[in-house]
Amino acid sequence: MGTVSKALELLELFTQQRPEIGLSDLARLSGRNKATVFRLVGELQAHGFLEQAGTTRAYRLGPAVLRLARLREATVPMREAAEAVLHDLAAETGETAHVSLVQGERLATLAYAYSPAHGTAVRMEDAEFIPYHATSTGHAVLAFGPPELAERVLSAPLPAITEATLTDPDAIRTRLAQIRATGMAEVVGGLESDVHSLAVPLFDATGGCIGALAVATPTARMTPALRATIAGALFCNARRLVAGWGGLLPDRMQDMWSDAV
Amino acid sequence: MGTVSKALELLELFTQQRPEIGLSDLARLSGRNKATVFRLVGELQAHGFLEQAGTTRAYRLGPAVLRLARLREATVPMREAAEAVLHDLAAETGETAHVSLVQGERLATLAYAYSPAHGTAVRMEDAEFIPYHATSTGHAVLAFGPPELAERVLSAPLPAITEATLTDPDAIRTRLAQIRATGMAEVVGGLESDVHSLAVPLFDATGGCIGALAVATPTARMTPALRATIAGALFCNARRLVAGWGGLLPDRMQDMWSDAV
DNA sequence: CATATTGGTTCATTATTTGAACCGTTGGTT
DNA sequence: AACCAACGGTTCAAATAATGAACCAATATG
Repeated sequence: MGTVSKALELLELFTQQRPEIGLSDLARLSGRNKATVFRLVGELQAHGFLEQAGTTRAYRLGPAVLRLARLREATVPMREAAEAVLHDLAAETGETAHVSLVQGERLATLAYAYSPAHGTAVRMEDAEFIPYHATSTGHAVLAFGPPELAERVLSAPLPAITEATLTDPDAIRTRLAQIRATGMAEVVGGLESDVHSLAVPLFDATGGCIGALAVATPTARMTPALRATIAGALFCNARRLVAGWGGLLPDRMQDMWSDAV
Repeated sequence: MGTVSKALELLELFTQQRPEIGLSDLARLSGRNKATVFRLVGELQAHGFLEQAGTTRAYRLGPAVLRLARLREATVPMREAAEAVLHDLAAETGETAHVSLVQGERLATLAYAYSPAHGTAVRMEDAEFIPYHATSTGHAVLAFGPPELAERVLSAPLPAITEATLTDPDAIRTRLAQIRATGMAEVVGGLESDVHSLAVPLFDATGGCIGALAVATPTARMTPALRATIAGALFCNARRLVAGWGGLLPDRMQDMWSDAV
């Protein structure tokens, strides 16, 4: 593995629950030598990607990421477009909607929207990575992304996050085949036991799958009628979003998504 | 120089004017071997920091930076706080206000705000780096930041961006001494020939200078009265911003900023 | 149609990264 | 107050990864 990847992996250790990490923890979490980590964080810090939090000596993300994000969004306003679509999707379905994108080998949430329709809603964790095998989003991406990705993911250990999590690679492969046929993924309680989620794949300008659009519902609220509403809204809004991004919807999706109920 | 720095430097080559860069250009711009750059961008791409733009093979910033930026802003909402203060500062002065932060050896704009008071205003380039020697922001940081930083910057070549740019290190050193005495930096036409800018330093929780708050005015509009208004507004809002960030205003600043006109 | 440039690849040479051991400090416990 | 463990940070020989000139094939360009 290249040195750059090791440094970038350090950045991925920071989460909302763990926004500041000391040197030793950083070494433990990354499984690397303290001296190595020290040198890496030194370089990251020198470029503003990390900084030493105010008074303590722990590290946290630095302002450089803000600059890059603004630049990215100024030139490729994917997030902005996604937010508009998500707002509508949440309104149409009365449930929580979100978009997640493939980032290297991982899957990260780009944006989400809540609906004011109910007192309860599925809550999203901001800026977290999502496991491929336990979510409808992940299944949609595995089904329509490059087969190598699916194979790599399914050949790695698949932890059981809830009792309902699918952990058998072959069971998931069967599911993926179904998803390829229907154009939509569905997972009930795979990541959170009381969440029912539906997802459809999203595509870039080359027709490659780059992420998924999803709606998450409390299981208790799911009915056949709501499911049909969500499916229709997903198909419609995925079309909009892909078009808004300048993406190319593969022909097969055109067909599958046309007979929306 | 470490490999990580080389990779991070590649990210710094992307600007609003040049949002997509091909492999060969990337090699030329960074002054590195094409094979080296190829490997570096490969790693950056694998983690979502770069992506190959839609249909061409050129590279652009990837979605990973969005995730990190959200995380940073969720845990350290410096930008949000800065925007609130900038809004007021622009309103009070009728001019363009901005905050820039030190990022490693460079200085980058965090946020800015325009005033609707006039038909003309100094326009800010989004997410650009700022030269230390040609701006009031830069002078403020050099004056109150670590002396080593000032020495490193002043010992490097200082390009004349306009005719008014100070390029003599000793002339700038003299200026810095004045700024340390008055608590405010002033540069007329150093970066853009018709821009007059005033800046005050900003401090973190350890009392270290981490950036500057500035107001930029078209030279034609500057008067002694406006200058006094801006100075007062800068002192007041810098206090607010430093406090909002949980920073520690050094005693000497307390004194200098108290006799605001 | 010839030519130049592009993104990408190879591999022996070279320079950087690595990790165990080691500081001096800090913070908590007895 | 004495102790101890854990902290951030540093050192240096050994191990490993980075490097760059040359080389493809595939597009552009004149």
